[in-house]
Amino acid sequence: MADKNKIIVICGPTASGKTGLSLLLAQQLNGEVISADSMQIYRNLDIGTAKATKEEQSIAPHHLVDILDPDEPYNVQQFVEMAGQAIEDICSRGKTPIIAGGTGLYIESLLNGIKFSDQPDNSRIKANLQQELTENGIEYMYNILKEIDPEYAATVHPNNTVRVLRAIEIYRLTGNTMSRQLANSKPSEKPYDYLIIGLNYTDRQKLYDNINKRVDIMVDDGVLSEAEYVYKNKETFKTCVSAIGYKEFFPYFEGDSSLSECIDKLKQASRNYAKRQLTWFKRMKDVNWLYIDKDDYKDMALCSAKEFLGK
RNA sequence: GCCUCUGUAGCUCAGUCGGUAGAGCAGGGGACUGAAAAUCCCCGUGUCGUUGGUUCGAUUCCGACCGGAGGCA
Repeated sequence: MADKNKIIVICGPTASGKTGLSLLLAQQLNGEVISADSMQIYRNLDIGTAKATKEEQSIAPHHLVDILDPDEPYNVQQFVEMAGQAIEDICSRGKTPIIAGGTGLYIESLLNGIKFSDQPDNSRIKANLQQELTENGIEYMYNILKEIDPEYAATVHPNNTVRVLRAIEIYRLTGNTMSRQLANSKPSEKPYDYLIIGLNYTDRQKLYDNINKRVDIMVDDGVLSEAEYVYKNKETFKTCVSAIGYKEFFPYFEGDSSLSECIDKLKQASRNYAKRQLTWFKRMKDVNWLYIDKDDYKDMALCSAKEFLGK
């Protein structure tokens, strides 16, 4: 059996320096960057998604950035597939794949080699579920789930509309229950040999300060025009309307809030998001945490990466 | 100077017809398999502005004082 491909993963909350580190490692280790980010995939959304700039991207090839228009859907399945192909491609050219991003679900699914089977069109079923929900309420929907998949229902909170509906959707779409899918989708062996570097601050407040500062910079750089672009197309930009950095300005465009109120809201949302990301990555096993306000983290990262690659 | 309102959790405010108090937000922790930057769960003791008085008992009633807002001069 052939050796697994080696990949380096950089994860961490927003504004923790993932982009900078990915560039350094790519430069030093003959690597190419693969973005594990659900929003940087979109063209024309640059400032709000904190994408690496064109100059930064010229330092090393970047994958899964700017490959979709904002009105195109994107999901984990596509990510796992495309990232898998990119890894193959990069490795076949003798280079090192560096996965950098903050979307926990994407990274974990990739590392575990989760298999998402092809799924027929679900828009009709989704719409029906939505209607059933508004007519009967979430408790009713949860009871449906309890009947078709009591095992999974026990792990989902009845208030979590998204999960309850999705589990019913899967059943109606494929005839398979969610618990069955969970059991079948995970291969016995992980597909890659990986090193995970997690970036964080020892002092939470410093993270938050940095986030606040970065939002101010985004505003100076003109997020507002990107936000307006998303706002005007919110009906068709299904995935990226939910991006942090745009929807917070909608009340301003509606005339319901002042600009500074929206900016504060954006900072708040970004801080809350960072905390959720940390919860996710803290749970992941095998993360080598580096503290950017304490460690000489760049050298340490480079060092462990070299060791991992056997260089 | 006088009058009225107001001072309760980090913030915005409820509330206690007198038995020491609770929401939202913030903050902390957690979950996470197809829109995940989404969605959801758990966590609330704080000199109830200070100080006297009435009372078995005051954050609650009364007085004074100190902040804040407004009105009349």
